Amino acid sequence: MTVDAVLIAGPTASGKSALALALAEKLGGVVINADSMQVYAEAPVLTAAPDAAARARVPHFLYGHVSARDGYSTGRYAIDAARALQEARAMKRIPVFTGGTGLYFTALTEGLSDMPAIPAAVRAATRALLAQIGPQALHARLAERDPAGAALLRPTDPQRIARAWEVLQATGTPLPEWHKRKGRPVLAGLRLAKFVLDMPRDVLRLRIAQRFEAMVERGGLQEAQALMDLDPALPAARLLGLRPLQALAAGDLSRGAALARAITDTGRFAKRQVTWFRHHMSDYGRIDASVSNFITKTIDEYV
RNA sequence: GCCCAGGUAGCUCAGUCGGUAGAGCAGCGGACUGAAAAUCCGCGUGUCGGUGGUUCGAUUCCGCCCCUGGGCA
Repeated sequence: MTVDAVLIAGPTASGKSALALALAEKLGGVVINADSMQVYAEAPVLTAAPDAAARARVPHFLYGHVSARDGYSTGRYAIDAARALQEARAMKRIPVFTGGTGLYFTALTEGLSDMPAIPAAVRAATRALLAQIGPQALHARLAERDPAGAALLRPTDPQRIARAWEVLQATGTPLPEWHKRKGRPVLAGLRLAKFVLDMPRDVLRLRIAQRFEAMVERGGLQEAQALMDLDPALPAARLLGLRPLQALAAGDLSRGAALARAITDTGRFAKRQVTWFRHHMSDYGRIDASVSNFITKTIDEYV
Protein backbone atom coordinates (compact mmCIF):
# COMPACT_ATOMS: atom_id res chain seq x y z
CA MET A 1 0.00 0.00 0.00
CA THR A 2 1.90 3.03 -1.22
CA VAL A 3 -0.25 5.80 0.13
CA ASP A 4 0.22 8.84 2.33
CA ALA A 5 -2.95 8.37 4.33
CA VAL A 6 -5.78 5.91 4.81
CA LEU A 7 -9.41 6.93 5.33
CA ILE A 8 -11.91 4.56 6.89
CA ALA A 9 -15.51 5.65 7.18
CA GLY A 10 -18.45 3.58 8.28
CA PRO A 11 -21.72 3.73 10.17
CA THR A 12 -21.66 3.52 13.93
CA ALA A 13 -20.90 0.04 15.32
CA SER A 14 -19.56 -1.22 12.00
CA GLY A 15 -16.14 -2.04 13.40
CA LYS A 16 -14.12 0.75 11.81
CA SER A 17 -12.07 1.50 14.93
CA ALA A 18 -10.86 -2.08 15.08
CA LEU A 19 -9.95 -2.05 11.41
CA ALA A 20 -8.16 1.28 11.76
CA LEU A 21 -6.18 -0.02 14.72
CA ALA A 22 -5.15 -3.21 12.94
CA LEU A 23 -4.25 -1.32 9.80
CA ALA A 24 -2.26 1.34 11.66
CA GLU A 25 -0.40 -1.35 13.55
CA LYS A 26 0.39 -3.23 10.37
CA LEU A 27 1.51 -0.13 8.50
CA GLY A 28 3.35 1.45 11.40
CA GLY A 29 0.89 4.28 11.41
CA VAL A 30 -1.28 6.28 13.73
CA VAL A 31 -5.03 6.55 14.12
CA ILE A 32 -6.64 9.98 13.77
CA ASN A 33 -10.24 10.50 14.77
CA ALA A 34 -12.83 11.67 12.23
CA ASP A 35 -15.84 11.50 14.49
CA SER A 36 -17.61 14.51 15.95
CA MET A 37 -18.47 12.89 19.28
CA GLN A 38 -15.32 10.94 20.04
CA VAL A 39 -13.48 14.24 20.42
CA TYR A 40 -15.09 14.72 23.83
CA ALA A 41 -13.24 13.63 26.94
CA GLU A 42 -16.18 12.94 29.24
CA ALA A 43 -17.93 10.11 27.38
CA PRO A 44 -15.43 7.55 26.08
CA VAL A 45 -17.84 4.68 26.70
CA LEU A 46 -20.95 6.21 25.15
CA THR A 47 -19.02 7.40 22.11
CA ALA A 48 -17.26 4.03 21.72
CA ALA A 49 -13.87 5.73 21.70
CA PRO A 50 -10.75 3.54 21.51
CA ASP A 51 -9.79 2.28 24.96
CA ALA A 52 -6.45 2.38 26.76
CA ALA A 53 -5.37 -0.97 25.33
CA ALA A 54 -5.91 0.25 21.78
CA ARG A 55 -4.14 3.51 22.46
CA ALA A 56 -1.19 1.62 23.91
CA ARG A 57 -0.73 -0.30 20.67
CA VAL A 58 -0.74 2.67 18.30
CA PRO A 59 -0.72 6.47 18.82
CA HIS A 60 -4.22 7.95 18.64
CA PHE A 61 -5.00 11.59 17.90
CA LEU A 62 -8.06 13.78 18.49
CA TYR A 63 -9.82 11.41 20.86
CA GLY A 64 -11.14 13.12 23.98
CA HIS A 65 -9.01 16.17 23.32
CA VAL A 66 -11.79 18.64 24.10
CA SER A 67 -14.36 18.95 26.87
CA ALA A 68 -18.02 18.15 26.33
CA ARG A 69 -18.69 21.40 28.18
CA ASP A 70 -17.09 23.37 25.34
CA GLY A 71 -18.39 23.83 21.85
CA TYR A 72 -16.72 22.19 18.89
CA SER A 73 -17.20 22.47 15.16
CA THR A 74 -16.20 21.11 11.80
CA GLY A 75 -14.04 24.21 11.38
CA ARG A 76 -12.10 23.45 14.52
CA TYR A 77 -11.84 19.84 13.46
CA ALA A 78 -10.22 20.83 10.18
CA ILE A 79 -7.58 22.80 12.08
CA ASP A 80 -7.02 20.01 14.60
CA ALA A 81 -6.83 17.39 11.86
CA ALA A 82 -4.23 19.39 9.96
CA ARG A 83 -2.12 19.58 13.10
CA ALA A 84 -2.51 15.86 13.80
CA LEU A 85 -1.50 15.14 10.22
CA GLN A 86 1.68 17.18 10.68
CA GLU A 87 2.48 15.31 13.87
CA ALA A 88 2.01 11.96 12.17
CA ARG A 89 4.23 13.00 9.28
CA ALA A 90 6.86 14.25 11.70
CA MET A 91 6.80 10.78 13.27
CA LYS A 92 7.09 9.31 9.76
CA ARG A 93 3.94 7.33 10.40
CA ILE A 94 1.00 6.85 8.05
CA PRO A 95 -2.16 8.49 9.37
CA VAL A 96 -5.27 6.34 9.38
CA PHE A 97 -8.29 8.60 9.66
CA THR A 98 -11.40 6.88 10.91
CA GLY A 99 -14.84 7.93 12.07
CA GLY A 100 -18.44 8.29 11.08
CA THR A 101 -18.88 12.00 10.51
CA GLY A 102 -19.38 12.54 6.81
CA LEU A 103 -18.80 16.29 6.99
CA TYR A 104 -15.41 15.74 8.63
CA PHE A 105 -14.38 13.58 5.69
CA THR A 106 -15.49 16.37 3.40
CA ALA A 107 -13.22 18.74 5.30
CA LEU A 108 -10.37 16.26 4.88
CA THR A 109 -10.73 15.51 1.19
CA GLU A 110 -12.72 18.37 -0.36
CA GLY A 111 -12.06 21.21 2.01
CA LEU A 112 -14.42 23.65 3.66
CA SER A 113 -14.99 27.09 2.21
CA ASP A 114 -12.40 29.68 3.06
CA MET A 115 -14.20 31.88 5.54
CA PRO A 116 -13.72 33.35 9.01
CA ALA A 117 -14.89 31.78 12.24
CA ILE A 118 -18.04 33.43 13.58
CA PRO A 119 -17.63 35.11 17.00
CA ALA A 120 -19.27 33.25 19.86
CA ALA A 121 -21.25 36.33 20.81
CA VAL A 122 -22.87 36.49 17.37
CA ARG A 123 -23.68 32.81 17.49
CA ALA A 124 -25.26 33.12 20.92
CA ALA A 125 -27.29 36.15 19.85
CA THR A 126 -28.51 34.27 16.77
CA ARG A 127 -29.60 31.30 18.85
CA ALA A 128 -31.43 33.60 21.24
CA LEU A 129 -33.16 35.34 18.36
CA LEU A 130 -34.13 32.02 16.82
CA ALA A 131 -35.59 30.83 20.11
CA GLN A 132 -37.50 34.08 20.42
CA ILE A 133 -39.05 34.48 16.97
CA GLY A 134 -38.81 30.97 15.51
CA PRO A 135 -37.32 29.65 12.28
CA GLN A 136 -40.06 30.91 9.95
CA ALA A 137 -39.66 34.51 11.10
CA LEU A 138 -35.87 34.33 11.03
CA HIS A 139 -36.06 32.89 7.54
CA ALA A 140 -38.24 35.85 6.54
CA ARG A 141 -35.70 38.30 7.95
CA LEU A 142 -32.91 36.51 6.14
CA ALA A 143 -34.89 36.75 2.91
CA GLU A 144 -34.98 40.54 3.23
CA ARG A 145 -31.20 40.83 3.24
CA ASP A 146 -30.11 37.66 1.45
CA PRO A 147 -32.94 36.51 -0.86
CA ALA A 148 -30.75 34.08 -2.78
CA GLY A 149 -29.45 32.45 0.38
CA ALA A 150 -32.90 32.25 1.94
CA ALA A 151 -34.28 30.64 -1.21
CA LEU A 152 -31.84 27.76 -0.72
CA LEU A 153 -33.22 27.04 2.73
CA ARG A 154 -36.52 25.71 3.97
CA PRO A 155 -38.27 27.94 6.52
CA THR A 156 -38.50 24.83 8.70
CA ASP A 157 -34.75 24.25 8.94
CA PRO A 158 -33.68 26.19 12.06
CA GLN A 159 -30.07 25.11 12.07
CA ARG A 160 -29.21 26.19 8.54
CA ILE A 161 -31.24 29.39 8.84
CA ALA A 162 -29.34 30.30 12.00
CA ARG A 163 -26.03 29.53 10.32
CA ALA A 164 -26.84 31.73 7.31
CA TRP A 165 -28.03 34.51 9.62
CA GLU A 166 -24.99 34.51 11.88
CA VAL A 167 -22.60 34.50 8.93
CA LEU A 168 -24.43 37.45 7.41
CA GLN A 169 -24.42 39.30 10.74
CA ALA A 170 -20.76 38.68 11.45
CA THR A 171 -19.31 39.24 7.99
CA GLY A 172 -21.85 41.29 6.08
CA THR A 173 -21.51 38.82 3.23
CA PRO A 174 -24.18 36.19 2.44
CA LEU A 175 -23.26 32.58 3.17
CA PRO A 176 -23.59 31.44 -0.46
CA GLU A 177 -20.89 33.97 -1.40
CA TRP A 178 -18.53 32.44 1.11
CA HIS A 179 -19.36 28.98 -0.18
CA LYS A 180 -17.98 29.96 -3.58
CA ARG A 181 -14.54 30.36 -2.04
CA LYS A 182 -13.18 26.86 -1.97
CA GLY A 183 -10.74 26.20 0.84
CA ARG A 184 -7.81 23.84 0.82
CA PRO A 185 -8.56 20.24 1.80
CA VAL A 186 -6.69 19.05 4.89
CA LEU A 187 -5.31 16.13 2.88
CA ALA A 188 -4.62 18.09 -0.32
CA GLY A 189 -1.96 16.55 -2.53
CA LEU A 190 -1.73 13.29 -0.61
CA ARG A 191 -2.17 9.83 -2.06
CA LEU A 192 -5.18 8.34 -0.28
CA ALA A 193 -6.64 4.90 0.24
CA LYS A 194 -10.32 5.39 1.02
CA PHE A 195 -12.75 2.84 2.40
CA VAL A 196 -16.32 2.70 3.60
CA LEU A 197 -17.40 -0.18 5.80
CA ASP A 198 -20.68 -1.68 4.76
CA MET A 199 -23.08 -4.28 6.06
CA PRO A 200 -26.75 -5.28 5.89
CA ARG A 201 -28.87 -2.88 7.90
CA ASP A 202 -30.46 -5.57 10.04
CA VAL A 203 -27.06 -6.91 11.05
CA LEU A 204 -25.91 -3.41 11.91
CA ARG A 205 -28.99 -2.78 14.04
CA LEU A 206 -28.34 -5.95 15.98
CA ARG A 207 -24.75 -4.87 16.58
CA ILE A 208 -25.92 -1.43 17.71
CA ALA A 209 -28.30 -3.00 20.21
CA GLN A 210 -25.70 -5.37 21.59
CA ARG A 211 -23.09 -2.65 21.82
CA PHE A 212 -25.39 -0.26 23.63
CA GLU A 213 -26.25 -2.90 26.23
CA ALA A 214 -22.53 -3.39 26.75
CA MET A 215 -21.97 0.36 27.03
CA VAL A 216 -24.49 0.59 29.84
CA GLU A 217 -22.77 -2.32 31.61
CA ARG A 218 -19.37 -0.69 31.23
CA GLY A 219 -20.16 2.67 32.79
CA GLY A 220 -22.27 4.42 30.21
CA LEU A 221 -24.94 5.21 32.77
CA GLN A 222 -22.37 6.84 35.05
CA GLU A 223 -21.09 8.93 32.14
CA ALA A 224 -24.59 10.14 31.43
CA GLN A 225 -25.19 10.96 35.09
CA ALA A 226 -21.95 12.94 35.28
CA LEU A 227 -23.21 15.09 32.40
CA MET A 228 -26.63 15.84 33.92
CA ASP A 229 -25.81 19.54 34.14
CA LEU A 230 -24.54 19.81 30.56
CA ASP A 231 -25.92 22.85 28.73
CA PRO A 232 -28.51 21.36 26.30
CA ALA A 233 -27.42 23.85 23.66
CA LEU A 234 -23.95 22.31 23.40
CA PRO A 235 -23.18 19.86 20.58
CA ALA A 236 -22.18 17.20 23.10
CA ALA A 237 -25.72 17.28 24.50
CA ARG A 238 -26.80 15.56 21.27
CA LEU A 239 -24.75 12.50 22.07
CA LEU A 240 -26.92 9.50 21.27
CA GLY A 241 -28.20 7.71 24.33
CA LEU A 242 -27.40 10.57 26.67
CA ARG A 243 -30.96 11.76 27.21
CA PRO A 244 -32.51 8.29 27.59
CA LEU A 245 -29.86 7.26 30.11
CA GLN A 246 -30.27 10.47 32.06
CA ALA A 247 -34.02 9.84 32.10
CA LEU A 248 -33.31 6.33 33.37
CA ALA A 249 -31.04 7.69 36.11
CA ALA A 250 -33.71 10.19 37.09
CA GLY A 251 -36.34 7.46 37.25
CA ASP A 252 -38.37 8.91 34.39
CA LEU A 253 -37.80 5.96 32.08
CA SER A 254 -37.53 2.22 32.65
CA ARG A 255 -34.29 0.53 31.74
CA GLY A 256 -35.95 -1.27 28.85
CA ALA A 257 -37.55 1.90 27.51
CA ALA A 258 -34.32 3.88 27.85
CA LEU A 259 -32.31 1.28 26.00
CA ALA A 260 -34.95 0.92 23.29
CA ARG A 261 -35.00 4.70 22.78
CA ALA A 262 -31.22 4.93 22.54
CA ILE A 263 -30.96 1.97 20.19
CA THR A 264 -33.69 3.32 17.92
CA ASP A 265 -32.04 6.75 17.82
CA THR A 266 -28.70 5.18 17.00
CA GLY A 267 -30.19 3.06 14.23
CA ARG A 268 -31.71 6.12 12.65
CA PHE A 269 -28.38 7.89 12.83
CA ALA A 270 -26.69 4.95 11.15
CA LYS A 271 -29.20 5.21 8.31
CA ARG A 272 -28.35 8.88 7.80
CA GLN A 273 -24.66 8.02 7.81
CA VAL A 274 -25.15 5.34 5.19
CA THR A 275 -27.11 7.75 3.00
CA TRP A 276 -24.22 10.23 3.18
CA PHE A 277 -21.59 7.59 2.40
CA ARG A 278 -23.65 6.28 -0.50
CA HIS A 279 -23.92 9.66 -2.19
CA HIS A 280 -20.86 11.63 -1.07
CA MET A 281 -18.31 8.84 -0.90
CA SER A 282 -19.13 6.71 -3.90
CA ASP A 283 -15.44 6.70 -4.85
CA TYR A 284 -14.47 4.98 -1.60
CA GLY A 285 -13.80 1.25 -1.71
CA ARG A 286 -16.53 -0.82 -0.07
CA ILE A 287 -15.66 -3.36 2.61
CA ASP A 288 -18.21 -5.83 3.89
CA ALA A 289 -17.69 -5.68 7.64
CA SER A 290 -20.37 -8.24 8.45
CA VAL A 291 -18.02 -11.16 7.72
CA SER A 292 -16.17 -12.22 10.84
CA ASN A 293 -12.66 -11.99 9.42
CA PHE A 294 -13.07 -8.78 7.44
CA ILE A 295 -10.05 -7.15 9.12
CA THR A 296 -7.70 -9.95 8.14
CA LYS A 297 -9.17 -10.09 4.66
CA THR A 298 -8.83 -6.35 4.19
CA ILE A 299 -5.19 -6.35 5.29
CA ASP A 300 -4.42 -9.35 3.08
CA GLU A 301 -5.97 -7.63 0.12
CA TYR A 302 -4.57 -4.13 0.46
CA VAL A 303 -1.33 -4.27 2.46
C1' G B 1 -66.40 -27.35 28.50
C1' C B 2 -69.60 -22.84 28.40
C1' C B 3 -70.11 -17.33 28.03
C1' C B 4 -68.04 -12.62 26.54
C1' A B 5 -64.46 -9.52 23.93
C1' G B 6 -60.92 -9.43 20.25
C1' G B 7 -57.88 -11.27 15.70
C1' U B 8 -56.74 -5.27 10.03
C1' A B 9 -49.20 -2.59 8.30
C1' G B 10 -43.26 -4.67 12.03
C1' C B 11 -46.13 -2.58 16.92
C1' U B 12 -50.61 -0.07 19.12
C1' C B 13 -55.14 0.69 16.96
C1' A B 14 -59.10 3.24 13.69
C1' G B 15 -62.38 2.07 9.66
C1' U B 16 -65.41 0.12 5.70
C1' C B 17 -74.47 0.95 6.83
C1' G B 18 -70.91 -4.81 1.22
C1' G B 19 -67.41 -1.61 -4.00
C1' U B 20 -60.01 -4.92 -1.85
C1' A B 21 -58.36 0.07 3.85
C1' G B 22 -55.75 4.54 7.18
C1' A B 23 -53.39 7.08 11.73
C1' G B 24 -49.39 7.26 15.37
C1' C B 25 -44.91 4.87 16.38
C1' A B 26 -41.28 1.74 13.96
C1' G B 27 -39.19 1.26 9.06
C1' C B 28 -37.49 2.86 4.13
C1' G B 29 -35.64 6.62 0.54
C1' G B 30 -33.43 11.54 0.03
C1' A B 31 -30.83 16.36 1.14
C1' C B 32 -26.47 17.98 3.51
C1' U B 33 -20.00 23.43 3.60
C1' G B 34 -17.80 25.57 10.87
C1' A B 35 -23.70 22.54 16.41
C1' A B 36 -23.30 17.15 11.34
C1' A B 37 -24.39 11.39 16.77
C1' A B 38 -26.94 18.00 14.14
C1' U B 39 -30.90 19.81 10.96
C1' C B 40 -34.48 19.17 7.19
C1' C B 41 -37.64 16.73 3.10
C1' G B 42 -40.38 12.59 1.03
C1' C B 43 -42.76 7.41 1.09
C1' G B 44 -47.98 3.08 3.73
C1' U B 45 -44.69 -1.08 3.30
C1' G B 46 -51.29 -5.19 3.95
C1' U B 47 -53.58 -12.81 1.33
C1' C B 48 -58.07 -7.12 6.75
C1' G B 49 -56.87 -15.13 11.27
C1' G B 50 -58.53 -19.67 8.07
C1' U B 51 -62.33 -21.96 5.35
C1' G B 52 -67.21 -22.54 3.31
C1' G B 53 -71.92 -19.76 2.23
C1' U B 54 -75.04 -15.47 0.56
C1' U B 55 -73.94 -11.71 -3.29
C1' C B 56 -72.51 -8.93 -9.63
C1' G B 57 -68.89 -8.08 -5.67
C1' A B 58 -67.11 -10.12 1.20
C1' U B 59 -61.94 -7.43 5.06
C1' U B 60 -67.19 -5.95 6.12
C1' C B 61 -73.09 -10.21 6.56
C1' C B 62 -73.88 -15.71 8.04
C1' G B 63 -71.87 -20.85 9.44
C1' C B 64 -67.81 -23.73 11.02
C1' C B 65 -62.70 -23.93 12.54
C1' C B 66 -58.09 -21.84 14.67
C1' C B 67 -55.64 -18.29 17.95
C1' U B 68 -55.43 -14.50 22.09
C1' G B 69 -57.43 -12.10 26.53
C1' G B 70 -61.19 -11.99 30.42
C1' G B 71 -65.20 -14.39 33.07
C1' C B 72 -68.05 -18.88 34.67
C1' A B 73 -67.32 -23.68 35.88
